[in-house]
Amino acid sequence: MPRSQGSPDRPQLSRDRVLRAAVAVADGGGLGGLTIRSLALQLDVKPMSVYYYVANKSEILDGIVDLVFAEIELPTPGGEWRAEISKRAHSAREVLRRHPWAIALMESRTNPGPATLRHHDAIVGTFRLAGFSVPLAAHAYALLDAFVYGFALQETSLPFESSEDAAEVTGAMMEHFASGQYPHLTELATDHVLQPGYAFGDEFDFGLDLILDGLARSLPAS
Amino acid sequence: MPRSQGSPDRPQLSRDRVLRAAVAVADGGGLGGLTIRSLALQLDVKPMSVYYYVANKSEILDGIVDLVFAEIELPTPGGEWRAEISKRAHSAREVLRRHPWAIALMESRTNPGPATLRHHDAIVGTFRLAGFSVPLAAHAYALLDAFVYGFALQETSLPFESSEDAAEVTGAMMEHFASGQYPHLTELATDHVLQPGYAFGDEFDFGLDLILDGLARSLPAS
DNA sequence: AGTCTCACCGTACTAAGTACGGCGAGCGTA
DNA sequence: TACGCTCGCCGTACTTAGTACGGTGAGACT
Repeated sequence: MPRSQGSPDRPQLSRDRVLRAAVAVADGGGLGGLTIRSLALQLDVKPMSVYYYVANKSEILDGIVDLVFAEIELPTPGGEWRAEISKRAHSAREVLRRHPWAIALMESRTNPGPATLRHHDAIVGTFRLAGFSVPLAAHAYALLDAFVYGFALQETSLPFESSEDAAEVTGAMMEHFASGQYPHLTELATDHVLQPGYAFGDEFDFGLDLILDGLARSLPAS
Repeated sequence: MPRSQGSPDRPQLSRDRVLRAAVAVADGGGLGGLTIRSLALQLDVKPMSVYYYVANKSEILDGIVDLVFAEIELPTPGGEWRAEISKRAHSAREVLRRHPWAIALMESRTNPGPATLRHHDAIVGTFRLAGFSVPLAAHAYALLDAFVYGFALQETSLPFESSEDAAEVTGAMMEHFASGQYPHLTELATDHVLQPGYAFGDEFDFGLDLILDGLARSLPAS
């Protein structure tokens, strides 16, 4: 049998277990809640044990970003491009909603892992095989990802999801609105966002469709 | 004369001076370089003096986000909407390039200051006065800001700006490319991004125009 | 039996946020 | 002039977090 340390009924540590635990901690307590000590607690080991599998915290951050990318459904190059791109856009948005802390990380981390590279390759490939020229694929790719990440960014910075949640939160802002200094914002809030049935997430499809329409139009007629 | 403490030739501290110094420190050393101690050093006072003007570090972060928003040129509601929106989009991108750390902050901070609210009000107002319905203004606003923030996010996470810079950086990635695992990414890099004259920033206008075209089309004919 | 290595940990140093209580300078009042 | 108040700034010290450095016991190999 292998060396298999791992005290009573705790599986042996591994880089993978460390990273998965880090994702779990971040999901639960945000990036701020992810410390070496909280991570060790989650893994049921002592803090310094973590350093046997990763060099430092930065490596953990790089690692969990790549884990998140791996969760996003890839488009299939060669398939119907609109459907494929739309599928992965929705998947990306969903994943980023599950791991909101990941958005902020992508900003500072400039150390793409394999899943990240695979991801980008599939997207560019989907555009190219659909007849996009190289420059047009670059345009499309930049635009699409700007939208997806930007939307996710807005979504997590919004302190509410539905009109009911919104009602709660806007209480504090109401004094501002009442001052009459922000008439258009007030109108938007009271006549639209605070109406029953409003969900910010619904704005996603409007934007995505508009972008896909625009891209389709910029393709030379097939 | 006023109490005017402020030791030899150092102007008196103030909340405003604290926040402006914080922006300067963040510009120079990123968010990570902004500590109470580095801030105090910049202000030529001792760390605890800062706490006479702000309650805690979180308040500093909220404050500098609002300072950044204040730098963005506002659109003028009632003007030609395409020109106005385009102007502020370019201004926002430029400001976020000057203060890249601000993007990450907007994610975690949910405490809008006056400049932030004024900003949003002007944008919604510009759409409304141009004939956009309330729901359409909401769509347009969400889409546009997703694009602007998302683009800025990509731009700062890119470790290069021009094709020359790119050549430097991709050295480390070249081994990945050489493996043949990422053919489309390799094509994009070698045939386009690494060509002289390429600048990622140029993708901005393509995306912005596509979005504005789409929005114009969704407006009922005037 | 002796040695090696793996997996994990104890101790301790450093950086950073910040609670708490000074403390001098100048002003108000008498 | 004397007393005391408040303003603006600071010294000390506690806490949390990253992590360098050097163990240390358990099994494997010789």
